[in-house]
Amino acid sequence: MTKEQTEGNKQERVASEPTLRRLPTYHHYLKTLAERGRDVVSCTHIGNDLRLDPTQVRKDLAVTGIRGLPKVGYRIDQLLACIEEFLGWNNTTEAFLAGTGHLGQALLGYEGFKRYGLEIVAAFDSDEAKIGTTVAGHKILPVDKLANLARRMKIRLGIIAVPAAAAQQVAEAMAEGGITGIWNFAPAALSLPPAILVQNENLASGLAVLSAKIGRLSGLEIPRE
Amino acid sequence: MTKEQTEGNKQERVASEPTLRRLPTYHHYLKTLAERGRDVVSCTHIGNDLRLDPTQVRKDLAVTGIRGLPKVGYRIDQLLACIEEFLGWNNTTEAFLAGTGHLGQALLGYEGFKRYGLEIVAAFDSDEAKIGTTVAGHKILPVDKLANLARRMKIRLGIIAVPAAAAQQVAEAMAEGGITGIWNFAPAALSLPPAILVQNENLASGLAVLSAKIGRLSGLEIPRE
DNA sequence: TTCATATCGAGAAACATTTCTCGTTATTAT
DNA sequence: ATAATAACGAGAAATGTTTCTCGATATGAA
Repeated sequence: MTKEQTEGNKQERVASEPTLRRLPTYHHYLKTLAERGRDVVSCTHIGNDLRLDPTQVRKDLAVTGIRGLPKVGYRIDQLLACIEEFLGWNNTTEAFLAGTGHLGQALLGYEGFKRYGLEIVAAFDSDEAKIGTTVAGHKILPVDKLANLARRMKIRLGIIAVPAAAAQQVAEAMAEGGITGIWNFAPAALSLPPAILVQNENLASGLAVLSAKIGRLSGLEIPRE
Repeated sequence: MTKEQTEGNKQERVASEPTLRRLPTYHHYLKTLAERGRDVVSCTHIGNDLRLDPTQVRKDLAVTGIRGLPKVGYRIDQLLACIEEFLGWNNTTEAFLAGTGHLGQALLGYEGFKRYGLEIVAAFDSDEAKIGTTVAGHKILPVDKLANLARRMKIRLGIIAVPAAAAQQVAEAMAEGGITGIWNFAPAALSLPPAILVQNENLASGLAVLSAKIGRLSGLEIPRE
């Protein structure tokens, strides 16, 4: 029997980064459809609503292992389950958060993460005044405890929401604590061993894309003279 | 005389989206180099620090119109100026912010935007309790005033930081107010006239990419049996 | 002064992603 | 029961992005 024949065939499919980025968007969109009582949906339909090419939607969804029905589309509940399974949203990952400024608090308070299989289990700060206080149900701990605690709790994911100047130091503490993936919101290039994965989340990037697009439309016509 | 010959030759160069996303990263990196007193830098050097291919760095920087010196590299001050010029960070864009929850407050309080040529000139909320209060020096206004005020102040850019359920409504108010570009932090697909540019900033996307990469490393090996 | 070297710039090649095309299949209407 | 249609799936083509290659040039050493 070949492995493709098994019922729950979880082949190790690989998704490109653009596809990966779109999957959560599909998921959220499908959730709203489901809430409105819809049962099935086609790629054409999704593409219309999300301003995407239907074929691209089909290719994106295919990586999750879903199978659709010709003339009908996909069953929304199945599709949601496949995306969640594929993105690993079923098994929770525990994470540490460093930095409890505005952004850190926004992340701490974001309910959505639970759905995405992410749980922030401890928050750290270097500000004496903040240590010991509670934010969104999390007691804030001193950042110099981070490495030790991460190792003891076997934490794998770290989130950096500190000012740029402090980011490198915090990243090193995380690496020391055995953390293997860092979600970095500080606008700073972290220098770390190559084994540690870094996902940089830079607000300025999105802004740059938008500004460029707006600029191109709203006549940056260069005078010919 | 051909237009290429002019001294300040600002040709309308186009940058791909990946390039646009990297430019702010280079900018920040170069700033820190400049602060440390460095004068020049090569693509090789940048690539090493930022984990990027040197050729890619060269191609990225080329779109800004910078010219380097063989064997030396680029003058950092020139390079910073070129990136700022190219991204339009010299002429300030005024923006409206809708939603003053944690994320909205983080955005309001983010000093960095000034450097990126973005100024949030007014913040809006629908919560009666918040209206009239002041956050980071901004008085919070009722969201039903948004459209009118945007039109009167000729605002072009809107930032949405409201819950997903309210996003569509706010987006429509922005459209009504003549806003042509929307930076959307709500995890919701906005349905708007095609003339309005929408840049979706979805936290879950970055998380999905990171989770997938971590998952691929940390043995999702499928048992052969 | 001449040579070796590091780096730029531009075009070519390789690779990745998106879009197109076509054959197949389930539903609905005749 | 049959035909028309909407939509899937898979492979091909087109497009976009990254990486490679090579000639030119500025610096520093012999």
